[in-house]
Amino acid sequence: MTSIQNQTLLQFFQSPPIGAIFTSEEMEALRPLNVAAKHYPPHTVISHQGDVEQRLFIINSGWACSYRDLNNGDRQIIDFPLKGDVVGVVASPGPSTDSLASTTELSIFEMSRTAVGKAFGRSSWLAQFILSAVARQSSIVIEHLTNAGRRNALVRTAHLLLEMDARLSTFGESTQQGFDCPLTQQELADALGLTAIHVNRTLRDLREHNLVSFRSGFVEFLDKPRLINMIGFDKEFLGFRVFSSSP
Amino acid sequence: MTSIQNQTLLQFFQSPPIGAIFTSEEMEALRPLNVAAKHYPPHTVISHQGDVEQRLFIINSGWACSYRDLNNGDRQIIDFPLKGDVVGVVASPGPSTDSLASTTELSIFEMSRTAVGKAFGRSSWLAQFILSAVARQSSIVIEHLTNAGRRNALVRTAHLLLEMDARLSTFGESTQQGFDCPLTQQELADALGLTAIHVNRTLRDLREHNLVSFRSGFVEFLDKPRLINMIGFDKEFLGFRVFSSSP
DNA sequence: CGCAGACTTGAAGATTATCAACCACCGTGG
DNA sequence: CCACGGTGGTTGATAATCTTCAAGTCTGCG
Repeated sequence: MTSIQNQTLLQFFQSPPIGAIFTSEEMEALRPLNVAAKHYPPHTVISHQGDVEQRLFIINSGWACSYRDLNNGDRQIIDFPLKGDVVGVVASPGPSTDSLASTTELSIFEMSRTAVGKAFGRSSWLAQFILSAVARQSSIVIEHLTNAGRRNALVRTAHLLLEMDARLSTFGESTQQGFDCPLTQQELADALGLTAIHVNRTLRDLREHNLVSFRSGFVEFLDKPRLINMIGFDKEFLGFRVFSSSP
Repeated sequence: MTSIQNQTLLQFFQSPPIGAIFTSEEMEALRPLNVAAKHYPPHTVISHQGDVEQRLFIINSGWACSYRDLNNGDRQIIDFPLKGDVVGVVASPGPSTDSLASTTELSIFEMSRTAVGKAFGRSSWLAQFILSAVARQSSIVIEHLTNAGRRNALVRTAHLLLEMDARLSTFGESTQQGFDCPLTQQELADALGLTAIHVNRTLRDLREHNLVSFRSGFVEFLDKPRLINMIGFDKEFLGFRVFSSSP
């Protein structure tokens, strides 16, 4: 997509809208972690549950997918990490409990956990930065849990679409009308805890009520204010993004 | 319960089985965060969603409950934090998105986020320790999401009971037969994304199948190996606890 | 004793899953 | 160029799961 930009982590953190908010001291703290972006084709497994090797990922561009496979063949998609998202922080030594795969063509930065740990020693700002990022991801997962546990199919689906919209808009990847969405109905289903068939019917409902339309890879909001109001969407849980506000 | 022990955070981290695994250097890193335990009666709100003041909590004893209120009156319980669990790390400045309440009589350590941030500067070990703890909590929430999204009522309920058992056993709060559980069926329901009524029927099923029995505040495992095998429980997601293994 | 909160049960209804087709699109190879 | 296969999307009929409503029981405690 964006071809020759952001080949390294430092370049990524210098590019707008991120760059403007970091001091030169903070940029310096990031230097020891600097690494080149790695590219993956669509639908490639990057880190598999059970792996003991510990890596930290930051998405450069594209859509990723973190998920957990169940032993009956089902799977639960935890999140679709997007540009700027931090993934793969794992508790203590031990195998990671979920997998990471690319959904689209994906460009990401990969760091070893030990390198990150060492960098903490040189900059407590960095430690707080990472912690903050992890806490935000956690907040997103909590929202997904709330979705699966206490909202019906219609509200749940609309909620996820609005969430992706809000997250994409940070980097201008969503316009007034909507956004490009590379997900299949099956992937949506695995994220929402529904059947692909039921997702299909639910999307039709949303379309027929003139709220959102998801067809041929594009999510189009037909009446966003009404949709937001109707399902009670509050993007508070996404936080005031580190990337989009002062300290 | 345990009356005069662990009055301060440092005492908590020195007591077994935690104490044995920390070096004196690490204990020193914790010193600036030292604080006295605060006590709350059952069913008291400690931190409310929307609060801007940022605190970090570590459970000393008792059962807590972190949850999210929805605008239709429903609520989703995120987790029941137990002894040693770290709660309340919030992404970036901004109102917290979930609430914390006591379930039983509760004793906890409360630290301001800024104090923790400052302590990061003095010890990168502490930063990694907190990060590790947060990642573990995140892993637990991911398991709850998997539960709500892709498992039926029976498996889901059994899964939660086995999880609480595994977590309690770290501190010897669960025996071979089972553990004391202060939760109501409504609380279980709000955690599992079910109705209290359905939880009731599900518990009866589990009892009648001679798997687990939850009556009058005690969870009794009638055939734990069979239960674990039947629902495919794997406690991997709880990680090799920082408290219970060497680095 | 009587009340309040939690637990229990039955019957009926809503939501979501399953099964079984069928369609539409797209890249491939003959 | 067109037949072919594969993937993803769509629809209908039926079944399972879970919720709702309504009513009762049990228990601890003032």
